[in-house]
Amino acid sequence: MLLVDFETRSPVDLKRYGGRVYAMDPRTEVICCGFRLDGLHWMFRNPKLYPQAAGERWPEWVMDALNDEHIPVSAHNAEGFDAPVWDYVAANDHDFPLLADDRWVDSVAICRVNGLPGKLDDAARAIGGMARKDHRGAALIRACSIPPYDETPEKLDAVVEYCAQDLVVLADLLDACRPLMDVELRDWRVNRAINERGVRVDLELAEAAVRYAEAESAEIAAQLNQLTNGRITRHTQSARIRDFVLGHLPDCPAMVRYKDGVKKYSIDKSARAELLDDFDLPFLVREVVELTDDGNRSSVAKFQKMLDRADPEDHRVRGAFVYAGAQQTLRFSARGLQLHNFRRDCWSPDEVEDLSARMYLDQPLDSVMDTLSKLLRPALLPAPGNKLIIGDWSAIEAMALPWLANSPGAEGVLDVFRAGGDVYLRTAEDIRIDNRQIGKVTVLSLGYGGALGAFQAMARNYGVRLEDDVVRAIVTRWRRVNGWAPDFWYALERAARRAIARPYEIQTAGRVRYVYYPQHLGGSLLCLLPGDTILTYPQVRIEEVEGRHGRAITAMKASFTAKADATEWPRTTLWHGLLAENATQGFCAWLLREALARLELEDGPGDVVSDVHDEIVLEAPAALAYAARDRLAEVMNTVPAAAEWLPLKAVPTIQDRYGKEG
DNA sequence: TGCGGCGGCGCC
DNA sequence: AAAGGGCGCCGCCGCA
Repeated sequence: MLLVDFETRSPVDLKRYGGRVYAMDPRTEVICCGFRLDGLHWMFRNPKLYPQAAGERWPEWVMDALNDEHIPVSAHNAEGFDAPVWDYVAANDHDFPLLADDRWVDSVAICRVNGLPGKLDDAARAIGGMARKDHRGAALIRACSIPPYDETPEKLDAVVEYCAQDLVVLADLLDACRPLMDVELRDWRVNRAINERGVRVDLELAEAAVRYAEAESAEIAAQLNQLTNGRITRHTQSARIRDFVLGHLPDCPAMVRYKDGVKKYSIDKSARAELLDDFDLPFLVREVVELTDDGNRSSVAKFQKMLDRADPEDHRVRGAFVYAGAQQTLRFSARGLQLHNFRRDCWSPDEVEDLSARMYLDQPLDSVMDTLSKLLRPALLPAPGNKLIIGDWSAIEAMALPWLANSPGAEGVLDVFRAGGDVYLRTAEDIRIDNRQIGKVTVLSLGYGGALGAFQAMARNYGVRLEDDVVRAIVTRWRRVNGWAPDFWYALERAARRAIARPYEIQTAGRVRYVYYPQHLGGSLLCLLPGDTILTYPQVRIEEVEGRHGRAITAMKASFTAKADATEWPRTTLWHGLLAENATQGFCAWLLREALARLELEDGPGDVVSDVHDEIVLEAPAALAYAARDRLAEVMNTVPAAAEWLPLKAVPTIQDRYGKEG
């Protein structure tokens, strides 16, 4: 692979606007670009900044590599940074040769499928000796890349050195990783195509929402300020609000939280709900808590993000999806505009037209922040003349878990799905509680080894309140009726332990397999799932863990960041519930990738514009909307060969805006 | 002023 | 048979 790394400068805020907007801005310039291949190294330097580089010829090995279509070109965050910089800046300003899109491979994707952190520094720290972070590097880049530019020759030479050093680090990192499998490269490209297409946002609505939110936020701040004599000046000051409430209600039980065995106080959503439920709550406290609650409902930042990230020409936000962003499951994650966590409860398209009309006329709104946050989803919409087609798989994880367990008891659950039954209702019957909502919370919270705590946490989100004793009884009954689930959890953990004890030998639990490679990334446990998915747990060990009986399996926790003075990367315990969950979500993520690949690579009406774990959104011209809907249904209801007998079900619908129905 | 830690939010 | 976990982003706050 030819490794590439750009250093650039621009007045555009890269973090805020993203690499694509950054690269397309005419003020963005290349400082230098490093190339590396098999130990050979060369640095392109912008002659405007490095006069001595004027007229310098490109080495033959670089030109040969660039002209050889069989040699992939890799950069760390190629998709989000180096590829757009190459296309929009370097090709124009410095005659860099045009590179076909399919030449790029992003080394971030390679890190992530290897279970490593995405950031270059972090990945290197995690697998290396945890050398301390070099803050001078970051400071140097800041000095030279953000106006006013430092242009001293010493600094510019230091940038070149820094760039070259990064390529050495990247080369070492890639040597330690396994490369992408063909199917992973395919899926990375599919995701890149979806990112390039983007999803359209209602910019006019977003602008109005930001305007209303700012006014409301200021109003809430003024009231808080007055009520508390200046002790609280914004609804976001959670520490000050917490202390204010504690001042009136010492040791308030609703606010008590335990973290790592340490008692703490919180003023989070559920604490506020419990406080407001108390009829005797002092009036002043009630006022403050209500104002905080109102303010926190907003998702103003997301509307601002839409304004920041959308292309002003076609109003589309691009580059929002991160391939294998979740290292432990290889699910997609999101960046910039967080499309994966928009509030579900939202207005219908008709209500949106009504509300937006009022907002454009500056008319007042009821419960402003709540109203605005319910406008978030519908702020995604198709281009004029198009429709959105939305499909989601119903209860896919509740189905995938028993399918992976592959036992007679688990088949019984799958038969409920096959018969078109409602697994939540069925579960409510099983635990002898006549309430579908409770059945749903049970299925969602207990499938991965969770018990009382997991149930109550989930119950809070669904407005279900039960006494602890009742929940304990539900847990016992559910586990007894669904004995296949505990059996599967413990089989997974036994298989993982066996695998670690016997390197290179594949161990099986249900449809899940584990194998341990002692030489790979400090000893890696691989989880092999149906359909060629490989989950990697690097630096796996069996060791004593605080607060736990016996020795447990532990591994690197890629999604955490090590503290500055840490001597080892943070770790996680691979207990049976986590193994079950990772396998299930990893398997479901594969089903999604297969569907996306079909939709993207096969001919047919409708283009993918968004996906959220169990949901796919297409955009299609109105005249083709029905055909696109049928196509989406066909793709989502056709099970890949490696998942035979899995009763997947989706009923896509046609919408004028993004919404909760799907 | 920039950072890192932490609390908080929301979804699957 | 104890234990929800998977994400990303925002804002505050203390520190350097």
